[in-house]
Amino acid sequence: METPGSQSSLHRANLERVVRAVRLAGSLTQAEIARTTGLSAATVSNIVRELKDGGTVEVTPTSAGGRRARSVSLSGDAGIVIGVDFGHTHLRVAVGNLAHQVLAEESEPLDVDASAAQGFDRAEQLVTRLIEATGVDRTKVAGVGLGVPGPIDLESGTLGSSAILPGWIGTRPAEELRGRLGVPVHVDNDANLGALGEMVWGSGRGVRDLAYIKVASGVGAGLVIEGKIYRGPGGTAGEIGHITLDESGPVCRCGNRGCLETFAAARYVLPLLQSSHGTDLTMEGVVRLARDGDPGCRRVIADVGRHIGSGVANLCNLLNPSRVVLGGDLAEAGELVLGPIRESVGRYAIPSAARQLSVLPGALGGRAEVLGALALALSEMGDSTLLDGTLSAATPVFT
Amino acid sequence: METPGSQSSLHRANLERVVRAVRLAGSLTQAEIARTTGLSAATVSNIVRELKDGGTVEVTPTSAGGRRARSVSLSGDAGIVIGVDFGHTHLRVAVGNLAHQVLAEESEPLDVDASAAQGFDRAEQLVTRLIEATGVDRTKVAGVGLGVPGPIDLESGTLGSSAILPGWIGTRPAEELRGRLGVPVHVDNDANLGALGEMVWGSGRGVRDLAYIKVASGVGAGLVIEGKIYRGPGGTAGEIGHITLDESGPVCRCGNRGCLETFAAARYVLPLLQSSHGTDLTMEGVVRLARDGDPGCRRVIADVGRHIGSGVANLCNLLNPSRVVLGGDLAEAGELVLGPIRESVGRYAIPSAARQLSVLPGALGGRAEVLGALALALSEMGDSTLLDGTLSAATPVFT
DNA sequence: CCGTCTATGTCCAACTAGTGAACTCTAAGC
DNA sequence: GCTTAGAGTTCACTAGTTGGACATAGACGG
Repeated sequence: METPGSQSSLHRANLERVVRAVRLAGSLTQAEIARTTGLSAATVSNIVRELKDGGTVEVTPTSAGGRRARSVSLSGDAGIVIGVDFGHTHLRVAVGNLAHQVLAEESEPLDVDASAAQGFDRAEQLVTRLIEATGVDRTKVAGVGLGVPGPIDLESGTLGSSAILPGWIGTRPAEELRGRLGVPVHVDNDANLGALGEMVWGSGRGVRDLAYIKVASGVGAGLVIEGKIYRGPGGTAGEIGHITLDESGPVCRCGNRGCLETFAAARYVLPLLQSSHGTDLTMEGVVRLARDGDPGCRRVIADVGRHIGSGVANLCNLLNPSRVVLGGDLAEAGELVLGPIRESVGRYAIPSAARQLSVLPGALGGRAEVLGALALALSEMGDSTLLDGTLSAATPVFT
Repeated sequence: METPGSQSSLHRANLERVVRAVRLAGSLTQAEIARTTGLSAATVSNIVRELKDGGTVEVTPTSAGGRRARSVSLSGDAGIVIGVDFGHTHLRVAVGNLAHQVLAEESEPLDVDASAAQGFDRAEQLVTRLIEATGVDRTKVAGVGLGVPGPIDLESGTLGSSAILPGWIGTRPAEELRGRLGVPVHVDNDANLGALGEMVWGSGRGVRDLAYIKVASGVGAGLVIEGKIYRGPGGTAGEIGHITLDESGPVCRCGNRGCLETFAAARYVLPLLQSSHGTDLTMEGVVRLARDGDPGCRRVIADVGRHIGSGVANLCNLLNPSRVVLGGDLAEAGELVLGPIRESVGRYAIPSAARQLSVLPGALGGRAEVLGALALALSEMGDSTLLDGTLSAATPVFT
C-alpha cells in the first residue's frame, strides 16, 4: 500500500475514476471519459492504455457510424464475480462480469432444515456448475458476494440468531465458503443486498437515499444512505421488523410485543388464514389468491400494508429517504399492498418527510438479493484489485 | 475550482490533511505531523511554510523543554467564525477562532413573540458587541453558523412550519442575517447543530454514529452518520418527535395522534403539573423540583424518559448508533431521566442493536447549539477557505 | 469525387508536487 | 566539551498531469 497523499495514490484514484465512469455508462469514448471525469484528454489516453494493457478494459476499434471514436468498455473476461444468496427456502447463484453483466443465474430449492454444511455443499456445487456453464476460466473468479437471511456480526463474521435457518447460528458463512471456493467472500444480510441490487439494477437507480423493505419470513430493511449501504457501527441497522407498533400486541420471537413483524411477517400472518384457507398456505399463495380476488387474502394483505406503512412512516420521520422499495414475496401483490402502505405513510409520517417520498415495488423480484451479492462482490473488490493487472496471478484460485 | 484529479487538487488535499491533523491535536511538531499524516518530512516542511505564509498557522519557535521541535498550531487570529442560536426563549451567540477556541459567548432572553425582524436586529447587535469585546478585527469574520428551532428547506433556505417562533415562518434566516452582517451565513436546525456541537466538543467526541435527542418545547433529533450530520435528501431527517407511539394517543400539533412529542415535549408535559404545581412552571423548574425530590415531578420525568426510550429504541433498531446524547432542558435531570430511557431502550430495542449503545447526557448543556453553529461555520468554510490565505482579502466584510 | 472541417486520439515538452538522502541545527546526556 | 539523536531544511530526482501541437478519418458542401 502506498502512502496516502503521494502522487501514485492520485494516479490510482484517477484510474478508479475512469473505471467507475466506464462502468456507470457501460461504454464511453475517451473524449467522453475526459469530459465526465474532468481529466484531460492526455491523461485519459495514458490511463486507457494502462488499463487496456492490464486487461481490465476493452477498446473496440471503431464504434457505430460516429466519427472515429474508439469506445472503451470494461472487458468482460478480465474477471468474474459470483453472487450467492441463501434464502429461507431457496439457494440462488449468479455469475457476472466486471461490466455488470449477468452471465448466468440459477436458483434451486433449499430445504429449510438443511444443515449449514449441506447448504454450503449445495452452494459450492451450484457455483461450480454455473461457472462451467458460462465457459469462463475458474481462475478468473475475483470475488464472491454472499447473502444470508439473518444478522451478521461484522467483526467476527458470525451469523447471529436466525430463526430462519436455525442450524446456521454461530457459523461463519464467509469463512466457510471461502474455504470451499478459495476466493475472497464478502457477506451481508439479505435486506442489505436486496437494497444494493435494487439500487444498482432495479427500482433504486439514480436515488442516493433509499430503504429497501423486505417482507418475507421476517421483515427487514436495507438502508442506502448517500449512495452507500449503511450497516451501523454494530452492523445491525435496518431492523425495522422489530419496531414496536403496539406495546400490548402479540408476542414476537424477539421477546417483545407488538413488533412490526408480528403484523407483517409471513410466520405471523399465514396462521390467520389457515382456518379458512388450509394449512399449507405460503405467502406467494396468499398473494396469488388476493390477485385473483379472494377477499380474505386481500384484507390480510391490506392490513399488512397498513402496518408496514406505520413502520415506514417512522423510518421516514427519522431518515427522510427519497424512495422506499418493497421487496420479498409480498411485493408481488403490487397495488394491493402498496396502496395501504402509501396511505399509512401519508397518515403517520410528517408531511414534509413524506412529500417527496415514492414507494415502489422492487423491479427485480426474488433476484434482488443475488444481484446485490454480485454488486457487493464488485464493490468489495474496491475497484482497485481489478486494476493492477495482477488479478489472475495474485489469487491462486481453484486449480 | 481546479479540476479534480489534478496534482493541485492533491496538494490541496494534503494541505487539508495537515490542517485537520493540527486541529485535532491542538498543536503538533512537524515531525509529528509527518507521522500522523503519512506525508514525508520534506512535504510537511513545504506545507507548513505555505500555511505559515498564508497566515493560517502559527509556529512557536521553540516549544517546551523538548529537543528543539517547533510546534505548529492553528493561528488564532487568521480568521474568526460566529455561531448564532435562536432558541425558543433565548438568543445565544459565540465567537470562535479557527483553532476551535471559543473567544466569547453570551446569551440573552428573546421574547417568544418577537418578530423575525426584531430577532435579527438583536442578533446583529449581540454579534457586534461580542466581536468588539474580543477585540478582533471585523474583517476577520469568515463565516457565520446559524441555528433555528425548526425545519429548514435546504433548497430554498426558508424556515418551515415552526410553532415555536410563529412569526418566523417563511423567512429565510440565512439571507436575512447575511444581509445584515455581510458574511456567508450557513443555517441548520437546532437539533442538527446540537449534534454537531456535542460531536466536536461534548459527549460525542470520538464517536462516528450518534443521535442527539433534544427535548425542549418539541422533540427533535440530530443524526450523525459516519461522522457527518445526516439531513436526508429533503432535509427533514431526525424528526423523532413525530414517531407514533400510540395510535389512539393525544392529538399532536402535527395533526397525528400519539406522537412522541405528545408524551415528552414541554408543551404537552407541563400542563400535567399545572393543577398541582401552578401554571407558570417551566421545564427547568420541573427538573429542579425533581432533583429536590418532588415526587410528582420525578414521576413525570420518569414517564417522559420511558416514552423517549421507546422512540430511541425505534431509532436504534433502524440506525444502530453507538451513542445517544440527550440534550435540552431535560438533560439536566440526569439519571432521573436517563435511567428510564435506558430501561425503555433495553426493553424495546432488539438486544444486538442496544448492546453497545451508550446513552449519555449532553456535556454542553444549553451551549451545544451555539457551539454546533460555530462548528457549522467552520466546516462550511470547507476547511479549505481557511487555507488559501486570501481569506481577509477575498471577503470584504463590514467596513 | 474532392477539398475542407471538425472532433478524436496521441505525443511531447513543460510544469507541479512529493520523496529520499544528505545536511544543518540544537538541546540533552555523559 | 564532546557526542548523539531527533528536528527541520535543502536539493536533486521522479511520478504524473497538462496544454498544445499533430496526425487521423469520417462528414459535409460543392
